[in-house]
Amino acid sequence: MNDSILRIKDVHDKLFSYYGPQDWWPGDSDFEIMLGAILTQNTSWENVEKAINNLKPYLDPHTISLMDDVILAELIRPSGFFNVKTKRIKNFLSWYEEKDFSIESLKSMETHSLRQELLSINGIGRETADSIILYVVEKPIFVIDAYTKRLFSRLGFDLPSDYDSIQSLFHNSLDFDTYIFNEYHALIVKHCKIYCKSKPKCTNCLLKDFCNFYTELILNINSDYEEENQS
DNA sequence: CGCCAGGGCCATA
DNA sequence: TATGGCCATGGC
Repeated sequence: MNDSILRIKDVHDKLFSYYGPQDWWPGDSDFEIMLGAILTQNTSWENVEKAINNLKPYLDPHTISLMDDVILAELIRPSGFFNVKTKRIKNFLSWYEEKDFSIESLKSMETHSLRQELLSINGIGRETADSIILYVVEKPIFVIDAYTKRLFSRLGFDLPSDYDSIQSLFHNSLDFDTYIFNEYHALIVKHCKIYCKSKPKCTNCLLKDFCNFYTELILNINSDYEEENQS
């Protein structure tokens, strides 16, 4: 697709005018957002919310970092993968403690080195690191998730296989702006939860008229129809 | 019942 | 570099 640079922005504009501003990430505090970013790894947000609710009385970094692993695992059980996530949260917190549990110290870092440090933590991958950088540290970086890959693949983009290359596509197609990146990612999540699900609901999708997936779907339905009428 | 969810690590080739 | 197994709950 040779005009993908323009179309990434077009998709944003259509989603934004359709859904309006999302004012996201679902979380009541910076620390809650950090935990949510880890807890939501390959997990539905509904299950993450149950875990967050269990954590509500303990939602500060110092308390959680001192909490026994078995206790923490039990509290976050509803989010799934609770043993690995317990380790990941603890790994993250031992790094965060070196930063004095201070958001400001994260904000004072240069984005690239902050990202490198986050990625060096066992259990923090690209999406989790970028979610923290965008939604907590509030630096411009585009979050690529399963929704993003699915939506744009279906639309007809021939996406690169690796995360950073996909991210570059978005960085090169949009104003390099925290608010835009924040809203756009939230809009993609919103749209994919309603329409571009694993089993898509294309009928009322605002993007169907220029969606490759929908176009092929219709072609297949028509060819099936013709096959049925041949006999 | 089976499928899926806002990943990431590790072993293997 | 890239593919597969693994981690696990809860909603539909």
